[in-house]
Formats: sequence, C-alpha cells, structure tokens
Amino acid sequence: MTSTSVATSSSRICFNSVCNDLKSERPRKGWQLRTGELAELCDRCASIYDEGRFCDAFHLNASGWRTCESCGKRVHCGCIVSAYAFALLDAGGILCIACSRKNAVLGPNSSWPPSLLFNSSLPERFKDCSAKGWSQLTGSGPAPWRQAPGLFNSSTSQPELHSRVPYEVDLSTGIDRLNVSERLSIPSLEKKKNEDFPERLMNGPLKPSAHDIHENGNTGINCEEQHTSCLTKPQLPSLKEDSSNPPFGLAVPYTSIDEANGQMGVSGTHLRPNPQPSLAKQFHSNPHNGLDSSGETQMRNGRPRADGRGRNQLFPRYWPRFTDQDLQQISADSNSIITPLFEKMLSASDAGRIGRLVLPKKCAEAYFPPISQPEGLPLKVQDSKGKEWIFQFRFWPNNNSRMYVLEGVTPCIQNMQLQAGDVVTFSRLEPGGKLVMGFRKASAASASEQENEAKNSNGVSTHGDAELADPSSWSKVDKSGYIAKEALGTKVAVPRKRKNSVLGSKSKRLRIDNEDMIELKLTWEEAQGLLRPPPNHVANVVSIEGFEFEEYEDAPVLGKPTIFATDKSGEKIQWAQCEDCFKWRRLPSDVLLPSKWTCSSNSWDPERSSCSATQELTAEELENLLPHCNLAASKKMKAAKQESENVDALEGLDTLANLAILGEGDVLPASQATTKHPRHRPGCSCIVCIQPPSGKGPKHKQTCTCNVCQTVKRRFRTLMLRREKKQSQKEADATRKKQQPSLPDKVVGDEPLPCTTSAGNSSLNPEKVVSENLDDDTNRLKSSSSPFKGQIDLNIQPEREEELSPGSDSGGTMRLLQDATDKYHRQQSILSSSGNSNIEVTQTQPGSGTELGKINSSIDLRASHRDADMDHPAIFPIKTFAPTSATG
DNA sequence: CCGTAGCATGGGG
DNA sequence: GCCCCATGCTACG
Repeated sequence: MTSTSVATSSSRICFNSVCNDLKSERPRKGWQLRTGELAELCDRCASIYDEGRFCDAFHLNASGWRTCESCGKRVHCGCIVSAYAFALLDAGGILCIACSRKNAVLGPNSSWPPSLLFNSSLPERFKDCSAKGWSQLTGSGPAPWRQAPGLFNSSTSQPELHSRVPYEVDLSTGIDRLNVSERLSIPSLEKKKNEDFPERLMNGPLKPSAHDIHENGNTGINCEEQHTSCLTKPQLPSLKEDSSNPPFGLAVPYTSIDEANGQMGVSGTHLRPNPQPSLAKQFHSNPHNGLDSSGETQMRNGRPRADGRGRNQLFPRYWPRFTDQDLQQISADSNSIITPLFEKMLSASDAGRIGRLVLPKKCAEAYFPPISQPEGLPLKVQDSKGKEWIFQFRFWPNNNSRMYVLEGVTPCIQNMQLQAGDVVTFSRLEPGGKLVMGFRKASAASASEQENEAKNSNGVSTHGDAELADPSSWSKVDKSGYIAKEALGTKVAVPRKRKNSVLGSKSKRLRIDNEDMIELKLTWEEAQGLLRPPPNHVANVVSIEGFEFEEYEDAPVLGKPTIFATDKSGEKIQWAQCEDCFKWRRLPSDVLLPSKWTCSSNSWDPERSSCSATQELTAEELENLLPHCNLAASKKMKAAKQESENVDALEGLDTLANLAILGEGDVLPASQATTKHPRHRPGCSCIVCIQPPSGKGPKHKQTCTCNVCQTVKRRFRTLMLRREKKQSQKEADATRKKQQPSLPDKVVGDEPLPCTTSAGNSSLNPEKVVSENLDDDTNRLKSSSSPFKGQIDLNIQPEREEELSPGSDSGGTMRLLQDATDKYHRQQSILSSSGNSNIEVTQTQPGSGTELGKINSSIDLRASHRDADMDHPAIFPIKTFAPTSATG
C-alpha cells in the first residue's frame, strides 16, 4: 500500500489502492480527492473509472452497496469514488446518478464536502436522531442524547485512502454541542480539556476550530468555518460547560438536526464533492464524517473515526476500526447502515465471569443513552448474528466521576467466544438505531494493526502478531489472566509491545494480556531441547520398557538447546550453538546455558570465547551430531535471523528459557509484571501460567488413546512397576526390621486407573510415590490402580470447555506435567493427612552427564516424540519437590 | 462458604 | 495533579 503517498502526484503508483501499477507519464485523472486534487490513476484503472465501473471492479466486496430506488441498480455508496454516483433521497434510499438526473429531483451534490459524501446516509440518520434510535427497554425516554456519530466508510479496509488524504477537515469542530443536562453535570467532563491534539480540535465548539484546522493544513476543504458558524455556533446550546463537554456523540447539534434534516434530505442529492462548501449550511457538518476531524491524528492512525465529534473525547484506542467485513458481518441487510461507534479490547475483567464490561467513559457518555442513576438502564444490544442481548448499562460513582459498565455480558461474551484481548465493537444500525455489538478476535485485531505497528519507532517487525494463532490459543488461566497455549509444530510467536498501538495503547494491562503474553508454541523436539535437568539434580533412574529414565526432583529447567555427546576420550560433553555466529562450541556436559548464549559466554573454552574463533566441528560432524530435532531447531534458528516472525518465535522460547533459568523476578523488569496473573510474569512457567486457557485443556477420558494419555498411562505403568519393585524391597527390609503397617485402602483405591493420575504420578518423586501407596499387597499396584478417578483433566482450572486444538500435544503435555505436579501435591496432601510415613526410595545419583546416553525423562514422550531415542535424550524433568511455581 | 455488587485502589497517561 | 479504568477488596445476601 502506498500509504505514504499523500499527494497523488507524489507517487508513481496508481492511486487506486488495490492497484500497484505504475502510472503512466501522464497519469490519467480519476475522482476528486478531498484536497481538491484528482486521483491519478494508471491507464487501466482510469479506464475502468471512466467507464463507471470502478466500484464494481474494486469495491465489489466492500460495504456500502445500495440499490437505486428507481431502477434497482446496485450502487456503491461507500467510497470517495462513488461519492458522486448516487443521490440521497429525502425519504431515505438513494438514486443512482442516472435516475437522479432523469428525475431531475436531485441537484448536484456539489456543495457537499467530499467527506460528507461518505455519509450518504446522513439524512436518514438524522431523522433518527431522536432517542428512538436506541433500543432501550426503559429509561432513556426522552432523554436527549446525541446520536451516534457519523458513519464513515470502513477505513481499515482501505487505510491507504486515508493516508493519502493529506488533510481532513475537522468537521466536528464545534459541533458537539448538544448536550444533555445530565451529561453536563458530569464533573469530570467539565474538567476534561485538551487531552490531546485531536481533542483539542474537537472541543472546538469552542473554538479551536478554524484556526487549528487551518494550521493543520486542511486546505482542501473549508467547511469547517461554515460548520462552526452555521452549525455549531448558532445552534450551540448555551452551555458554558460546553466547551469542555465532550460527551457528545453527535457531532450534529441537536438543534441543528431538524435543520439538517431538512437540508440533508434535500441536499442529499448533492452529487459532487466539491471541496468548497458553498452551501455549507446544509451540511452541517456532517458531523459524521468519519473523516474527520481530527484530521491529523486520524490520518496518522490511518483510520477514520466513527464520528468526528464524539471522538473528541474518545481515545484513539476506542475508535472503531471496523473493516468492511466487520460491517457486513453486523449487517446482513445491505440496506441497513452501520455506524461504528467505538470498540474496546476486552480486558481480563471484561471477559471474566463477573460479566461486567467496563465501558470507556467517553464512549458510554457519547454513544449510550444518558443515565443519571447508578442503576442505569437495560440496553438491548444485537450481536452480529442478530441475536439480541439485554445488558444493564450503568455506572458506579468513582472518584467524582463515573465508571460505566455493561452488566450481564457474560452470556454474550461466551456466545461470541470472546476472550480478553478480543475486541468488541459497538455500532448503530440504521434505520432503527439499534445498538449492535460485534467483535473481532485478537488475531484479527493484531493483523489489522500490523500496518501501524510496522511503523513503530522501535523498528521491530511486528509480524509475529500476524501469526498469532487464533485467539482461542490465548489461554485464560484464571479470571485475571491468560497464558499462551502451546501448540505442536508451530513456532513461538511473541507479540511485541506496541506502544503506539491504537488499541490498548493506554492500557498497560491490556497490553500485557495481548502483547506481553508469550505464546508458547513449540514442538516436542523444541520443548525437550529446552528442558534440562535442573542444576544439582538428583535423579531417580527408572527403567521403563527397556529404557532408563531419570526423574528429577527439582523443577524443570528450560535452557538453550544443546547437543550432548561423548568426545573421543569418552568424556561427556555438549555442543551449544552461539546465538550470534551460530558456531557450535564444546561445553562441559553439565552446564546449563541460558537460551541466549553466545561465544562470549564460553568461559569453558577461552580460545573459543569469541565468535571469530573457528568451530571445532566440521560440517559433517555436525551433521552427524545433530539430531533431527536439533537440526530443525538449528535451521529454525538461522532462519530466525532472517525472518522476523521467527525471531519473535525464538524470543518467545528464549524468554521462557531465560525465565526458567534465571528465575522469575530476577530478570524481568517490573514493568513486565503481568496483571493477568499479578504475581507472575510473562514467561512464567508455573502451573498457573502454563495452564491452557481455562477449559481449554482437554479432559481426556480413560479410554482416550491420544499420545498424551498413552504416554501417561505408560508412564504410570512404569511407575507402578517401580513402586512395586521398591515396595518389595521395602517389604523385605521391613520384614527384617519391623512390620510396616499397610495403608488404608481408601487412600489408594482400586478404581480404574485414570490417566490423570498417571500424569500426576509421573512427575512424582519416587519417594513420594512410594509413600503414597504403601499397600503391602503389591497386587494392588497393578497399573490399573490409582488413587484418582475420573478423567484426565489437563486443565487444572477449567473455566472453559474447549477442545484442545489439534496438534497441540506439546501443550497438552506441558500441562500434563504441570498437572502432574499439581496432582502430586494434592496427593501429598492426602497422604500427609492420612498419616503415612514416607518410605525412602533408593535413588541413583546420576553423574553430571545425567546418563545422557539414556532416555532421561520423567515422562516417556516417545509416543509423541519421534526422536525419543535419539542420542541426546529428551530430558523432561519435572519438579516434584517444593513446587515453587506451582502455586503461583 | 460462595458469588456478587459496589466501591476502592492504584498504575499509567 | 487529574482522569481513566483494570482490578482488588469486601460487605452482603
């Protein structure tokens, strides 16, 4: 998109945003821009335009198509190109230009500022300015409140359009005057001033107007003065607070509405977007112009606001950013007109079970009916599917101000399957003024922000966002937080901070939820490559199905993936790849590296502590050395250097790894504290943080044969076997010394073995495991027994019942591990309460090499890990002791 | 004890 | 210093 081409002549590319052709030497002229210039098109587009097929050719899928009341022809009314192709009828509806001329009913729209043309529906809308528009069940009554702001064409779909417009008239300036006594009474509103430039402009009623506007360079259209003079001033209610009174959703002064109506109705026929507002009066500013007023700001953001005026007070993050699709989604009826009002990214609280959606104050006051009592009133809202919901629109007194909320949104939120981070949009549907609530999933929102983000000063590509998995991948951990869900075979995408993000730009918390959250997507190979035995680990070696496993009592550690090997002398070593030069360095086998390890940190080999040093390994050696997964990882790492998305992905792992290694709290700046989980930080791998979204985790049935369950079951069997074995030993010892009382059956139980249990046990410290089930009767220790019943609930805290997405086994396993820990603790709790004494279990003290030649894992991951038996074992330590992170 | 309603708190802009 | 608002806190049913 040539979003940078402000002036048509400044770019050599066809002005048609969907055409990348170069203009010819003598570009052909297209429609008139608001600057007064004519769009310069390539020959092809120009021809299409000349033939009147431009919209048919390029805007077919855009919103805004209407039918000529006379001939029935479909006419696009939603873009600047089509601005002159139709005439608005007083009674609503439109006429194609041909019929318009034929009927001679409509005069030229010449006086309409181009921007107004976007609001072809204004006349209709104005007729609806009365309270009728809101679908309230009660209250509102005659309460005067401004109508929703003007509509504008969805700009997100054509951001370039806006960006190309050098300046936009601030039509809203001075318009917001209509007020409702109640609103005026809002103290906070009165105080509010000049929050930012756009606001200043908007507050214009008062006067920022012309002056500011001109300063801003709105030279193309000079409606503002007229607007202010014709509309605003005259109509201004004598409100002193007016000046600061922001809450006007309606740019058009109520008083002027009637006037506008009449005029608009008639004038609706203006066919030509003449920059010069010769008849300014009628147009009272379209308040709506989505085009708006805050010209500069808006352009900067590349998006038009739903309405110019109201926005005045609205922070950019609430500006609606509907796309054509959004609009179409909302309105199945092509004849209805949608006026985007505002949108809001759902916070954890909003999406939580409390069912309260905090509304931006300004938006609530601008677009919702005025309420004077905290109880507010019921508001009927229709969702994009046409389903109606009734919310209680109310407020709470808060610091001399108000905090507006929509109560009872839970059903709706759930129905739309929204989560924190998703965006809910509010619009008005005309005619009827029905309030419509749409939504945009986080992934979509992210994508739509890419353009802006790409311009962020940090220069860091935000591509990763585009790769965010479906929002469903955002896991809700608890009512206040979310974590990323891991998915097999996908890369890690780490949303970057978007300081200038339109959405959530102000909300630290939201940012955290949506941007700081680390979405952990890694394959088994990757995960295993990162998981390391904790330092000073003491592993219990168990033999399972011919393989020896080590179990660690400490928390699992995430570290830089390395390759374990044995050198010629038989010494166990590991190879680590430098982050910078990608050379492989030989290191002692027992060192644990942070994920971002570089040659400079190679204190074990001073000669190779610099990237300039040569690599010991030859390509062949490396090839032989690298296991598949590491090869893949290696490739990925290199690719990462070239692909921002991969960079993001790796950084996600890095973050996770570093966090694990360095310990949360030690490395993360306080600013990264996450509110989704107050005591935890991004990357935290604790049981809480690592859980899948509530309810997301699968609840595996006993009969489930998925890899996870099979693994768990297998693991359980091995544990049982081991337990049995140790038990026997124990018994032998006990027999020699004293009798060991057996445990009550209730503790152990003979119920069918639930997968979960195995998961839990799998991570258990052998000591504990043994102590847990001290039944002397080893027969009881068959693999089918378990103290736990039920299904496998990999989700400790299921709040939602969603299926784990396919291919997310790694995630499931991760949860499984955590779950195991959790179960273990529960088990411990039970055991301790039952007065069991721990029975020591023989432990093997693995060498520093951690028996690398064996498969070390507390869980047999082979089922899902094709490299299970590769040389470098899949080390999957699980912390079983003092789960520091499990409790959050 | 739990869920909720309503208010309070505090970070960030 | 003010305002907004996400979330915490807690009295209450």
